[in-house]
Amino acid sequence: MGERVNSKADQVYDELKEAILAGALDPGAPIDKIALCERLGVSRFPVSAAVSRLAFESLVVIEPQHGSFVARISGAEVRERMFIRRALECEIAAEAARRLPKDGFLALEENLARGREAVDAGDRPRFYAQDVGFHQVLTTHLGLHRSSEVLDGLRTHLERVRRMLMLPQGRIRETLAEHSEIVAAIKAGDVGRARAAMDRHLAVTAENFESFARERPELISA
Amino acid sequence: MGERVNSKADQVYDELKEAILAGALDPGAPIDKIALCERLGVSRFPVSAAVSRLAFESLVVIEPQHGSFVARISGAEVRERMFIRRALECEIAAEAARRLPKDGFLALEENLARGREAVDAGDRPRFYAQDVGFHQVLTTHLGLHRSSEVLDGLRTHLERVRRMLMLPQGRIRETLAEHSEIVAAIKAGDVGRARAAMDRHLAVTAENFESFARERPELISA
DNA sequence: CTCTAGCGTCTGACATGCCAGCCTTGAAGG
DNA sequence: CCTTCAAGGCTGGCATGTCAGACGCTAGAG
Repeated sequence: MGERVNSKADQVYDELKEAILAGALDPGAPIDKIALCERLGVSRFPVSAAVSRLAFESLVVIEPQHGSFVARISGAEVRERMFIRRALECEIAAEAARRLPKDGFLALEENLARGREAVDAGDRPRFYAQDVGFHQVLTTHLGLHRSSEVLDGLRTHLERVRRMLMLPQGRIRETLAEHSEIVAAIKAGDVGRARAAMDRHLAVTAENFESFARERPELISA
Repeated sequence: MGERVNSKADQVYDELKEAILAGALDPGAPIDKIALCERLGVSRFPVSAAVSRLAFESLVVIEPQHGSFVARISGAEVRERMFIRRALECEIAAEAARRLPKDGFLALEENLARGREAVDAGDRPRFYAQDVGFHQVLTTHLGLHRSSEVLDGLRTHLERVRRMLMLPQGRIRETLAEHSEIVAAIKAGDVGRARAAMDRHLAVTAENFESFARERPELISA
């Protein structure tokens, strides 16, 4: 969204990242740099820089003197990223119960209201945007910028599976209810309850992935 | 340590990173790329790549068309990185209490023994290496590679302040005792106790930083 | 038919040259 | 003496050319 598009390397980076996240490039697919250069009208330099950065994020794998490839999706890694996210977000929820300022609380309620609108309209993409926003409200209003960075990095990877996941329609209503419970706990200043509510919320996400992995095991590598 | 030194960019990267961590380059100091090129006998390409990667890690700040500078140390960021580390390591300790395999447990006891040797010899650098190794044993034997990556990234930044910190001599014995308590809790398979023990251990680290920040506030920026 | 050796091609790594901004500095004008 | 503005010297961003290594295909030998 608010990414810098000043440099050409950034443009290529955004373009490639979106293509990988959206699944336009299959996991394991080779990345043809020169084709990218021609299609985007830039030289190999910004493309190399962009691919290098994506390799740093583990979204692509560079095999020296051989080729660059879209990273495969490993079930173990997905589980571990969820584990990390859970550990961190639970503590963030606890921290919010301790010291979330008023304007942050208002932003949460605003987010819940917008989420309810999306649910009533059955607008899943819009609800998902609100879902992401819900978690970002916490980090932003707590001033936890580095945590936000870490979570964004995790979300980038989890986003790849989420787009395959396509939650059943009913789930978004329950997700909203889980958000409401988290907000209620934060409002009450109940640290333990906030942490537990966030934990349950993310446990459901993890279960969704597991059931998906059982249904479509061919899409998940070791 | 076990870094790839195949490419020249990696060499420059390691060189610069160590210089920043060791404090050879002061926070805020400009990075003279051409001087680096001459000193290391390489062209600007690998240097730019290395600096770019360091900027991605927030160890340097690149101001386009102006210059590259060593990142300053922000107290708020140090606290937040400790917060993240605490959240993650506590859950790792809990996970270890649940399912750490036998060889991991043996590695922990081996680490404790080596740590005790270092303490008895009053060898702080060696004890610190064991300290780092203690936490790595957990992630390695639990197969938590991504968590290890996140923690390494955090440690990289915390390392900058740790080298200034220079723990008082007595503390390393207490640190060892904290490690022992964590191992005992893991051995007992007591999830809550393991998490609490790790939490106390990292709380002490955080307190050390706070007392240092009070003593030498001029070294820590906002 | 199979295995192996050799060559061609594609890839990433690197060197070099050029360009466009910013920051400084010095000179000119008030 | 202070202010202002323009030019030059920095910087990083980008384009292009070259090199070396890895894979794959093919041809030849067994």
